[in-house]
Amino acid sequence: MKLILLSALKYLALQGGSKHSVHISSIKLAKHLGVSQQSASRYLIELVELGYIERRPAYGGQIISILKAGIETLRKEFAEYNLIFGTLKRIEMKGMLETGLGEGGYYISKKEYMKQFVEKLNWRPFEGTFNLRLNDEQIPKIEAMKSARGILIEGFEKRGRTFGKAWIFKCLLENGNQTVKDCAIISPKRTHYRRVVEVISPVFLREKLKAEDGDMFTIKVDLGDV
Amino acid sequence: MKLILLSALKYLALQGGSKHSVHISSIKLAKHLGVSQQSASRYLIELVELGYIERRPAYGGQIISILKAGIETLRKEFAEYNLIFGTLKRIEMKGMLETGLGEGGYYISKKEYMKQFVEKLNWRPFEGTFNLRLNDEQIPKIEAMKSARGILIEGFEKRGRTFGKAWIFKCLLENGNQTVKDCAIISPKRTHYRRVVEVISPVFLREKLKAEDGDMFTIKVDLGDV
DNA sequence: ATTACTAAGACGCGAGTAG
DNA sequence: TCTACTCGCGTCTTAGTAA
Repeated sequence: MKLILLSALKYLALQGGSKHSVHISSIKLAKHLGVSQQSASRYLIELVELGYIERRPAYGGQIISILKAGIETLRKEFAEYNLIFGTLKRIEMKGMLETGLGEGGYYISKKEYMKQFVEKLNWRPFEGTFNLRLNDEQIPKIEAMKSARGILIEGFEKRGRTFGKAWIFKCLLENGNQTVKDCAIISPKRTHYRRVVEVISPVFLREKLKAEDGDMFTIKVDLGDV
Repeated sequence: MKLILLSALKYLALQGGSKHSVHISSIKLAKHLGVSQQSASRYLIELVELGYIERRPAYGGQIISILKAGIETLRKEFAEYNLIFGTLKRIEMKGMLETGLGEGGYYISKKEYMKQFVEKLNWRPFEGTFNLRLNDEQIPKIEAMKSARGILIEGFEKRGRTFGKAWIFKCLLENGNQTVKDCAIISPKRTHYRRVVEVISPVFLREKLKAEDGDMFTIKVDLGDV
């Protein structure tokens, strides 16, 4: 879809077109978009062809309604801006199970961290992480998650060594027919995204889900009320 | 600003560019936007020239940060989608005072309506409306307000005549140095926008604000938590 | 007033390529 | 590899105009 068509559609929606039909002329639309009347007219024709709007002639213009497909297009755009500005409460990501030795495993092996997990999650993590590799299209979601307030796991010092802090995010894990409720993503650092998220849970997920490397899973992250 | 530049900027933001610098190559950007590497390279140059991003070369690409102006551009876009999808809690509109005989005046002259105003607003409206004419750019805001949950004023029947329902929206009225807290917009119908909003208040606003036709005022509408 | 067709023209795109 | 220049080509735009 051409970008200018999205702009035209957005203008129609701003005039109230997403709720009721609006009376608009191609000249008015043209003026708003900064193009000629002829172009605006063409855009409306193209939007009809795409099934995004419906219209009928009217005195001094035309009556336009935005159709379902048009609303969905706008909503998709809106969802992206919500990711950018961190206004989402729930994020869904798809990833592929892989065997990995992420930093997450390091956390659950230290009792100072483990104590905090039990306190803050109300369950004791199984000693092993369930690692999901996300593809590049999920990066915006990872970014949105990382910039949200997770649960802070404090760092500590021991024998002169510093152990850094981490954040955890409560989530659900799904693979079509099964759902595991008590899960959490553990994320060592605020910055630097990685394409792998590490999931912890009170149970041995690989066994419970009969999962193998390469299987796809959906994680639904609860970001609270930001 | 060209639309494709906004798309490029949005992509950078989705990669986390609104929070920290991101490592991106023109090829990666090109692939995402569905254009050639040359075009993507040109977009980045143009975004720098516009003061929207800042960048420095890096191995295998470049490190890009989105600047304040870039964030503001994205935020403006986001605000428009918020208007479309009715996710705003507060709407600010500017309008010019005019003498008018809107339908609002009709409402405050009927005791059946007046009774409801007193009950639902906790104050008794002055018998007269303060009419502000908004320009066309404010239409999206009026639309957003009308689709929000206002306070319902029930209609009634009397001597065989039907008196329709209306909605009121609590608001503030401002003109630079003065603010009136207890105000409300009265809107006779759900559909059909009008460019004039009618404000009611317990006091005689024209007198209190020493206002004359043509003066500009800002109304801040509280839409509750939708 | 409008909408929208045709034709000519502008402007942006990508191929080729250098650094 | 990467970025980014020049230039020929094509697409989308606008002017003119009919309905």
